Amino acid sequence: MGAIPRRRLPVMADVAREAGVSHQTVSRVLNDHPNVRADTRARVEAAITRLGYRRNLTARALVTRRSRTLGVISFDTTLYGPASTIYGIEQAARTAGYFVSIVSLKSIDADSVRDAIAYLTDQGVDGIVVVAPQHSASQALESLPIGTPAVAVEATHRADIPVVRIDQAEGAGMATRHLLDLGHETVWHVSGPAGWLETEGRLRGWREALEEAGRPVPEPLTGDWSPRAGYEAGRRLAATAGVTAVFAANDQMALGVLRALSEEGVKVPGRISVVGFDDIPESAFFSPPLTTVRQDFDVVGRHCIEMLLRQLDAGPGPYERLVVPPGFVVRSSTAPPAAAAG
Amino acid sequence: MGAIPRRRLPVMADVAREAGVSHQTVSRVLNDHPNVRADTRARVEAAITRLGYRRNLTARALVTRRSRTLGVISFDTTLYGPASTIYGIEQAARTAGYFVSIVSLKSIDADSVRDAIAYLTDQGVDGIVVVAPQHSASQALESLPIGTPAVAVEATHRADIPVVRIDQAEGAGMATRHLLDLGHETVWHVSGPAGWLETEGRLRGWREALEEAGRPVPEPLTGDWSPRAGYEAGRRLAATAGVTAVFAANDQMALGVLRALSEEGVKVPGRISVVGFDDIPESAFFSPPLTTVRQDFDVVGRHCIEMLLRQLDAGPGPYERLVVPPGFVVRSSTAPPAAAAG
DNA sequence: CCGCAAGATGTGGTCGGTCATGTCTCAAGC
DNA sequence: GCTTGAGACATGACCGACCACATCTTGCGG
Repeated sequence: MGAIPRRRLPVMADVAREAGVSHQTVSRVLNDHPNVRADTRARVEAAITRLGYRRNLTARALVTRRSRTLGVISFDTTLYGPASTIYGIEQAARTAGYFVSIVSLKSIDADSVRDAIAYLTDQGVDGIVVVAPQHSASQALESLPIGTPAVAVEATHRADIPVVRIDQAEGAGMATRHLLDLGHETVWHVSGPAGWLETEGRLRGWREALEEAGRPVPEPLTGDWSPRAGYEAGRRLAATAGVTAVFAANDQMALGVLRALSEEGVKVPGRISVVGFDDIPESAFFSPPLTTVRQDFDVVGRHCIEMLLRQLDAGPGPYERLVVPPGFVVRSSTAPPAAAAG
Repeated sequence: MGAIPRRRLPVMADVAREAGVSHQTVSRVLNDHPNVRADTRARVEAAITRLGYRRNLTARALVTRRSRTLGVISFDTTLYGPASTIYGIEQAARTAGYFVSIVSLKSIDADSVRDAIAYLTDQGVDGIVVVAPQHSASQALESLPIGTPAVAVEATHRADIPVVRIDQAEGAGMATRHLLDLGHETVWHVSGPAGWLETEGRLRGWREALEEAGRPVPEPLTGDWSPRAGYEAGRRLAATAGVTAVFAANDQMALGVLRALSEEGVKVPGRISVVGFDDIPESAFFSPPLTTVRQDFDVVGRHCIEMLLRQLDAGPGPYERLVVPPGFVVRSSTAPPAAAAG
């Protein structure tokens, strides 16, 4: 009643009987041990296909204490960045023969991350990738039992957990310098929300680029990554005198800025130049096509798995910190400032 | 050597010893069986927290033959639609106490889907959700062992697998009728790639709406969901005489169309009205903000899990086919045709 | 032709839970 | 007062793999 009626699947003992050997020999064939005679191996393999046998990974996991499953913790997987990172992680993991169990967090508090970690370790994952670039998440990594193989994307307070991150400050620097090089006096910034490491990295890169060039640093406008936030920032920028260049902390907010400027009749890049961050697939088709910083999320995902697997079969290694350089894509949303600008 | 050095975690026997009871009593407390005296229960619980015991889900899965893990197969999880659906699935599953193991397919062929199914069943998932709205994927479901609890998003050829889908034809009909109601003589269509069920549903809804109104049905332009494809279609539409209304099969392609029209100096919605499909977060901030069909991916995800869990604890029920109605969002990319239009 | 090592295979224990069943206690029912 | 039965707990088998070790073959040198 209620149970699934599928008849019992064949187990190793069935294969052994069918092939006229012991279950141990079947196991040896499965794990291709060298010490099995060729004809015995063939007989076992024949029995396996005849019975349609598949080994029970649960039983295997119980005794080997390896589940061949990796846990991934992420925040808002509907955003392009996290989704792409996870995609990269999943592909790399599967190629390496690992399963991926994903937890998407709704809220960013440390409790949620702690719960997610507990949830995944209960399930018996061999290692964990945490993609949650907020301070709170980074702090919550403290609760990860020492010795648990893990990799963090962006950052962590833990000295024993390797990190893969994109050089946010460098990306922001590229964006800012690009605008300064075009001749703009300074660059305004629409930042991400507080508490995000990416927000801080981009703020820092932007600020330092301005300071290095000896330019005034305007008060940044704070957004929340959404196009709406960019839109509101855009309206305020349009109403602010002297603004000729804007660096938005992501492409979605840049889109909102473009929209607001367009509504206000401000020409881009004629009167104001705009740069984004992420290079989402849409940004090449914005009006105008967006100049932006490119992040290679795929590479990040692959490196995560690589570092995690290395920990798994070599034990905890030296603390690694891999920094992936960003790229820069020049399109049509940036130009020298209009000579006649007021 | 190489093994993780974390010392042995406490097991049920340890708890039993600590609490002075048998392991069976510990098990009873864990599964809150009624027949345990209150003070015994308290003693066991105290021992559990004192030792920091967590039950080993692998061992549990081995004997119960339930892993409390659901498998999800999807294609291109970096797209907004699949990503959102998976997000909904993951949330609903976790709420129900299930883990989610995800496989993102690179290519859509039947072999990949077959492999993914084998991969997941090997892992011992309790059920599978297949989000792969292509004919080939739908066909590959044939290879799913009969009796395996499963749910398909969009469609399947199998009569024993329930389906959750969004009413694509209805959405396309809404878009088309909206444009006709505004006074357009007919509506052009930029479709998705061949082989996708969504492409076909949207084509059908568009065509039927036109035929019902007795309007001419122009040759549809075929895209691949990308903004670039929309852009190319947009250029051709701009060069075609008599085009006043375009229905793009998704928002990204609509963005490309808008971009192309803008480059050609064609006013939207002044000379050509444009409607999209999906309602991605960006579309409200396109230039102009896009009128589009809204899909509630969250709802789809939740229903999937609900139906899957029902199968799990009630056995295969009657074949279900849940159709989620689309919504329609009117923004600024549509207007009546210009009276003076040639 | 024997001995011995390496190769091929079998036996039983183990992982950490759950399930079926057994034993014991104690109060209700006749 | 003894049966009856249910509650409270313990015991041992079992899920299906892997692992250590035992045992049986085989091949080859002496």
